[in-house]
Amino acid sequence: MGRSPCCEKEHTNKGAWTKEEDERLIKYIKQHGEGCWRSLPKAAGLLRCGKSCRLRWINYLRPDLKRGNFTEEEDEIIINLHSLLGNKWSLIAARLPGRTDNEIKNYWNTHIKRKLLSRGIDPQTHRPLNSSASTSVNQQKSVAIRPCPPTTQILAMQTVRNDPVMKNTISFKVADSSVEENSNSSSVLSEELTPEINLELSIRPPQSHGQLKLEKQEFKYQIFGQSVPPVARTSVCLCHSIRFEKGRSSCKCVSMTNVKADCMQRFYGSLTL
DNA sequence: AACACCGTCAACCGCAGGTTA
DNA sequence: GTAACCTGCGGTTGACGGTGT
Repeated sequence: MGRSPCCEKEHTNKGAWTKEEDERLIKYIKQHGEGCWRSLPKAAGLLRCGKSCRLRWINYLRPDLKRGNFTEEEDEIIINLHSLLGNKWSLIAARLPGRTDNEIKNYWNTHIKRKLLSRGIDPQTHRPLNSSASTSVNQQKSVAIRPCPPTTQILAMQTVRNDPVMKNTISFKVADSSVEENSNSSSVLSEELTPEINLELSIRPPQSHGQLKLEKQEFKYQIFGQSVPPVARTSVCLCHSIRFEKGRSSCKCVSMTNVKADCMQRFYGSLTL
């Protein structure tokens, strides 16, 4: 039954990391790569639990971390994403290369909250502090997230091939068809939800594979740039894979090439505040 | 100089969902 | 099928440094 305990807590160090511990961890990960946090401390000769090692690496030692103050542009991205996602720091961090969820969370609590309050905006609801109902049309457009309408459908599905960063990413644009019927002009739902940021869901194969190959059995999924575990193509359930559905049974998608609009619908619907 | 207060942020804790024996 | 473990996430804590009195 089960497995052996991950670490003996009574024999592990706690608190601030020493320079020697950092060096050991860096050296080990450079040699063996990330992952297998359970066995890492022992293998690296560290008296820490795997969880502590992972946190230290991800939040502080990783070489691709950006140091220094947040820019004004990053501030605005964080505010916009927070208005959409709430306290989903890992998703927000995925949109800010070199920043960690912990860093953004701290920055939000120490700086941005105050910044929004000074603008007269409630940092939790992103609505004006003095009135919950009398927001202007423009303000509402930028912050209010509505339930996904039942008329939502995939407007376009596109594979990016030229952009070195987004290479081999499949992007979906989702639209509310009722808007088209009523106003005679198609409206992209992501733009309706938040005009300032790109709210596209993307799916792409692992970076190491040069080309998108539909015959490959496993694909990695990304939402806002964050990877989710690879799943077999034959059993793809988009909502399940991106963790919006608990079970595969509720999904109607049968393969990656047959992603159904209702899954996209649920994805957008799940963003409702 | 000494103390109190405040802001910052690294690190810990507990939980949820997924995985494995 | 089930229990126990693993991983990642968000909330919270506490050490530390800066500033005001």
